Amino acid sequence: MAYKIVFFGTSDFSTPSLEALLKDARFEVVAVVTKPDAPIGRHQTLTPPPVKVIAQEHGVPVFQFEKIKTDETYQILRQTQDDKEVEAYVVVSYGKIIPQRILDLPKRGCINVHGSLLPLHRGASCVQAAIAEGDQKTGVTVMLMDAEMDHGDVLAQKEIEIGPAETGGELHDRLSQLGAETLPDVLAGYLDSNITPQPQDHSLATYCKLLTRDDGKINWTKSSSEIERLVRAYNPWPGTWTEWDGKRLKILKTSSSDLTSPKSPGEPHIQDDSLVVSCGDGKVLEISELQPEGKRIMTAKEFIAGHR
RNA sequence: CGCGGGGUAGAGCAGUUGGCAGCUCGCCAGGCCCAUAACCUGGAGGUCGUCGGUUCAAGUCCGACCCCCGCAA
Repeated sequence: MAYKIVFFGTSDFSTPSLEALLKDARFEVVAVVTKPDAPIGRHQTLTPPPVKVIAQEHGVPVFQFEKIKTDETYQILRQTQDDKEVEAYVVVSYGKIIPQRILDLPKRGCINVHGSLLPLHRGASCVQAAIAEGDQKTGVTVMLMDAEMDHGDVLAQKEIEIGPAETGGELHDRLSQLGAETLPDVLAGYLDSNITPQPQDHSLATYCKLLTRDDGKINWTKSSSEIERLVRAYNPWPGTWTEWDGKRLKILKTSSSDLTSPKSPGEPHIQDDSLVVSCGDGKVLEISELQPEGKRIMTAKEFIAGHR
């Protein structure tokens, strides 16, 4: 008899975990809860979350609640609980705070997959935070959810090394895969009562906030290594940028440079066939990939060819 | 009809009051050199996004449309 599961998730981080559960005979995903279709892109095309697409391909019922905290939402989920006797909720990058009375519905609680080694980097931008902070390693944590964000008892953790040139996007993809590989056995182990939840050491907790594009504006008074990490961490989301000539200049990739620059920090310029900026520590960062406002992404070489 | 930038050689860009289509990089050939992504000489490569209009003459002015991108969400 398969364990009945309701899956909460929305983003691309969620999809590998959902697929792992769907193809695992130990579980039966009886419903998927995801955010409503949202207008996306320049033309505001109404687009379903990727999780919804996968659920529909597998014929799993989908709920898309406008508001999760309403009585109506609660009643619908309680009805599902009464009908199906759901064992556990699995929450992976759902995108909304789930109120306690809903967390209390499933028989064995709610399991969350988080993209960091908790108690480090609690919050919404854990992948970016790990790179930006200069961590050597990160990983995924499978945990029981409680009232506080990313605060519950840990069921399992898996570590991976962060590559020296790895971007947030690359790490995001690796972690979502790692989460999907880890989740099924841990979930089964917990439901079979073979895993004992371990409390986190809350004194070591760090937090990261939800990022917006404005967070990607580079503060050039920081050190060159900090800025290099930020550029990597925030690629592709939310991206990093600076003002140049009154326009926005997105910075996709940087590398350290041996050059010295007479310009003050934050003034990009061409020097020795390189596009460089000096930083707060006096060192120089070479911009190797960029996107001027209104233009496509290009290499520094291409950019320089048209700007000498 | 949310605001804005753009489409010119393979890439990135310039192109003035309409008057021979240019620059940098790359590419090809040759030269120089112990050698080179360096340097020198030469060369190829264009339906100026599409369609229509104005004009003796349109990359340039007018109109419509297509496509790419930044902001916003």
